Amino acid sequence: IYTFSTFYCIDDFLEGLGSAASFQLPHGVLPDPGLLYNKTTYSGITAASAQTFFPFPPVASDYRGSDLQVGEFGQPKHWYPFAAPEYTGQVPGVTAATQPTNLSPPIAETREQIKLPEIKVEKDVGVQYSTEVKAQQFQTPPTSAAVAHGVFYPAAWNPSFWPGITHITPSGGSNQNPTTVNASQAPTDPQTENQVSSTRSSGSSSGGCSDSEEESLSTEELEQFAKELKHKRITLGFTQADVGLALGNLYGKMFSQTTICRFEALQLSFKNMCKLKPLLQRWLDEAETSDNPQDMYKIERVFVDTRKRKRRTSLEGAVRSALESYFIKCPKPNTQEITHISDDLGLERDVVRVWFCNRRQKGKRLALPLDEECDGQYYEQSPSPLSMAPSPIPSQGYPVSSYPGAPPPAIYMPSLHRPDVLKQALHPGLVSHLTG
DNA sequence: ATGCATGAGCG
DNA sequence: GCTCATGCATA
Repeated sequence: IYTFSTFYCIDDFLEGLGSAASFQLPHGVLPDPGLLYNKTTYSGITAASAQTFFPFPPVASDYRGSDLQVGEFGQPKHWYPFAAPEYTGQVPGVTAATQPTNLSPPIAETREQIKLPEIKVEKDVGVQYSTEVKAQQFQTPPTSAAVAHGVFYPAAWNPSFWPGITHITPSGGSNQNPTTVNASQAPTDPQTENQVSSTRSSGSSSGGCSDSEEESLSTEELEQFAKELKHKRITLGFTQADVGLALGNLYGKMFSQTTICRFEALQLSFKNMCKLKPLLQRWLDEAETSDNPQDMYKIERVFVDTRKRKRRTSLEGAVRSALESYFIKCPKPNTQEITHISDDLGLERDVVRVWFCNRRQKGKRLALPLDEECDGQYYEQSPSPLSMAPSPIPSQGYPVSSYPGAPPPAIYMPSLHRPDVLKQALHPGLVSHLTG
């Protein structure tokens, strides 16, 4: 099922090339939980069409150009220094150095309506990128004290994506008042502390969040901002990848399309959201006020990391279902249990282990659509699947509201966590009937 | 948009 | 070996 690639590229745009076969069967017995979650939806643009690629010459390792305080974003990450001129591999979809069409995102005429940016080319460029190096100047971010401007949000936004968020006004259609975005008016609940700890240095300015206005963000604020960001980004004609790269240019730490995507979709942990918000806020301010927003995209960089990376394992549907079943019964299998599962499913132990890690992580940040009979709380370490006693574990989740009538903390686990089911957690038979 | 993977930090 | 932040690779 899996193979190992020789190298991997670090950039988003060096993608889609592997073309090594990976098979994905339809989902089996149990639906992928992801399908159950509410997803943010907006119409009109497809993920693929929104991808953009730029000719980015390599960037120097001291990419951070200003003394701008961005919390821990200051330190160069070890994977950046690789300015490998050679990347191995396939570069089909990679964008050419000469991005033919609209390298500079079009500024939309109006902000009232999302104007689909001219679709940027992604795959039709057969050109190889060139490692042309351009002396790039970093723009020092103006200490913009911007405030959110009135915006209009797509109606399809679905707030219930967030655990514990129950108070949010269904953003659909109604006009929330975006003008108050930055004011943390709603003291909201004493957010499940420690989650925000690192980000908010109560009052002081030198926190991880730097100067910005973030200190204690409410979930509404984050949600609101995420919407605003997405809307404006699209309106301005930028892709998620653009934003991620721009952050690197402007503030020294770049992010992937994935991260921006997750931010917009509120799929990051609360703490993580709080951490990224100031940066994105600045970018947004910058993008909106700049006369030449494109300037933020004279980006550079094409690194290639020469380290090897295990090729992504593609689990087939039946196997996934089986794992899901195991997970339901025992979200946190111990070593022995992992071994058992891996044997049973014929997977590498590490694959299984990582799968569970990811599954748990996913579960923590995503929520079930609603209080889907969430009798079970969160899982906790179980010495044995039999002793698994569900109990809430605050962690990556969002602050749980405590107002009266608030639904239980969101969980994602399907309803099957009854102890009696656990007994067969490690029964090979279980899978056999799943896998046929 | 999301599944699997990596790596820092931690206990 | 876990959590958490993050991202490559791919659906």
